[in-house]
Amino acid sequence: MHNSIYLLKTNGLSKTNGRLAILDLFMAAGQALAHADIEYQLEKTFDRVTIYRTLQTFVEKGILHQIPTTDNTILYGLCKEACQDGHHHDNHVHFICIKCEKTNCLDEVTVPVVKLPKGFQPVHSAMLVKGVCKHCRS
Amino acid sequence: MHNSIYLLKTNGLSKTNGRLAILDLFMAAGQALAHADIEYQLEKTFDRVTIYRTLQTFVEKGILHQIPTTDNTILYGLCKEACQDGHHHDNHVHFICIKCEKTNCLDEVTVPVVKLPKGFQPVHSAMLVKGVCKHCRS
DNA sequence: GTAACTGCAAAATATTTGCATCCTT
DNA sequence: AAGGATGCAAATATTTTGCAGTTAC
Repeated sequence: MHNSIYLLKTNGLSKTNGRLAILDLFMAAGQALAHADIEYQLEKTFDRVTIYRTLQTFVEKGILHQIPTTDNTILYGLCKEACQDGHHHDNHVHFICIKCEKTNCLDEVTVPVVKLPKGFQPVHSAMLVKGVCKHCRS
Repeated sequence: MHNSIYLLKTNGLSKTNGRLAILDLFMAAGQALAHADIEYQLEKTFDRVTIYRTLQTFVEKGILHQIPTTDNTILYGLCKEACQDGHHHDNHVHFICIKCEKTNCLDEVTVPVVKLPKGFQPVHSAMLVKGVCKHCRS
């Protein structure tokens, strides 16, 4: 896994405290985070607007990918090395635990290809699985 | 397909103009709608708050199901007959057209079962496919 | 030094809640 | 008549935009 500074440099982004703090949060969390989570964890260290803009920049650069949700928030997950400039390789399954409420990227589980009705041409697929994660089964 | 009045009655909901109008919109649309779409199409006939409350009620009763998105809105799709009280049978694939921006329920395409890592116990799955729909291929 | 980034203020948007009134059964 | 549904007002929360000051390189 690349470190934060390397990630910023290779994406032509300047190294700022805000960006480093946000990247470090994601690396430490090991799970998907929403804007609100980040704002909460950074405790006013950075402006809310900066967080919005940073997340947007990271998505554009392919450092983060967006994970669909049904509760009008956007979740962000750290992309693996293969991602770059808009062309995301986030075709893995996302797992949402109904107990701890955490969302994890199951990097090793690829989204299966489904057969679509005649005329529908797929470009990208996403898959969400809800259930109980391995940490909550005890 | 059941009609609006029947749907309300079997779910123990009183028959009101607002609910009928919203249900009819969904039946006529044949695609997923967001709160904003509904508000726009009903042109101030009903209060925005009523629309919020109606959508929530319909989801609870299993008349509508929520479709995850990556743009902090919630899309709602009409459930098929099998749905009832919270226990949704919306395990079909959702298709989002990148040209016309419409989201359709592909009722005939079932979400495939994926093999999860040890310890993860699935309860429900959702799948989203982005691409070009059959109406936009000409 | 220059371009990029940030914070603040403010605007625009979206969502929730309480309450009085009206409608459905 | 009674309970549920609606509309309105207001409180909250969320997101976007502009601009001036600051920082990274």
